[in-house]
Amino acid sequence: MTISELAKACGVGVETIRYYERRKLIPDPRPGKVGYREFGRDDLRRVNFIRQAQGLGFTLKQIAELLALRVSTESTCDDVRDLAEVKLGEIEEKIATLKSFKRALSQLVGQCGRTSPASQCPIIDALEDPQPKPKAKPKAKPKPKKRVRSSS
Amino acid sequence: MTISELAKACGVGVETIRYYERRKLIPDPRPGKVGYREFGRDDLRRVNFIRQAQGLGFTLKQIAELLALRVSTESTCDDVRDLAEVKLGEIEEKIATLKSFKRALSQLVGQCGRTSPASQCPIIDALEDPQPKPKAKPKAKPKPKKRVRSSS
DNA sequence: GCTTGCTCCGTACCTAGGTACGGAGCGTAG
DNA sequence: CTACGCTCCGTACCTAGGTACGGAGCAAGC
Repeated sequence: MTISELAKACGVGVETIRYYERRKLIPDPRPGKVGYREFGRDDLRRVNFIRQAQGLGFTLKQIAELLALRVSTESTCDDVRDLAEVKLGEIEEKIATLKSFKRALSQLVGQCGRTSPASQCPIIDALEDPQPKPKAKPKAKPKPKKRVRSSS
Repeated sequence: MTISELAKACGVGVETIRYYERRKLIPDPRPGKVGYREFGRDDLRRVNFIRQAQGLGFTLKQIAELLALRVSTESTCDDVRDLAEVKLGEIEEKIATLKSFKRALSQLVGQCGRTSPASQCPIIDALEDPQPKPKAKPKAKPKPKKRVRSSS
């Protein structure tokens, strides 16, 4: 399978595949038969996985982490399990939120035909207020510019 | 509630709120009490909704569509219902995919401790191959550059 | 053996979604 | 009334995730 065949099979552009290679989302040092690289079924599945995960709000960085999860040597097994459980938590949260959305939309569809009862935005109204998470960002990044005016 | 209070309450920057205003994700012509605009509880909920939806892979454009869904005059009610049902379909698809992810990860966690059975990537292995959707992109966009070399 | 269409890799460019200023006005404490 | 901190709006800049070339090499048909 050439790169363009893979791209077509996944419904993406050739350049996108190459981009994923650069980002190490696809196992890079692939043995080329002759001049060109040979892609296989695994790559197809991998790219499809990436596209799906992106559609669910995962970044490529997060996806790389997901892809890296595997049962390796016993020494790191605990780490893997821990990370996997974190990811499981994230996923369950996403599912829960999507279910709220779904409930809200179903309600809206059900209302159709009756005159609308006071509500301005049923989608939002059907959602419980989520606690906004304390925003645990320790600002460890190179962000020295902070727009303060005299900190005396 | 001033803009910075709203921003803090939602865990986003002031500039982000202003960006959402520009994108019409927040009802724009808000009556300012005096010089400054006054934001309310609705805006808080709205911004929280936007952030959640973004985390689930919806674009701001799609979110605007979701927010615009409401039971309006009877004449457009069918349209609203139709769109809502499309959105419901998308949401259910996302839920289904997330459940696959969850199944895969659970399996991985369960495998921890046993030696790994041949599989190279359990996350992907646990997923069924999705049919990649015929890519219904009619290319109606201004994309005249198509890198073809003589189509004869 | 030359043309045509692929491949390679490198670099430049583009869009979405913010993020950061700049310059001005408002408003409350001193 | 002046300082300081907010607000306003406009514009410039930034990152992630692609997308588009350019120049060169391989490969199959004529």
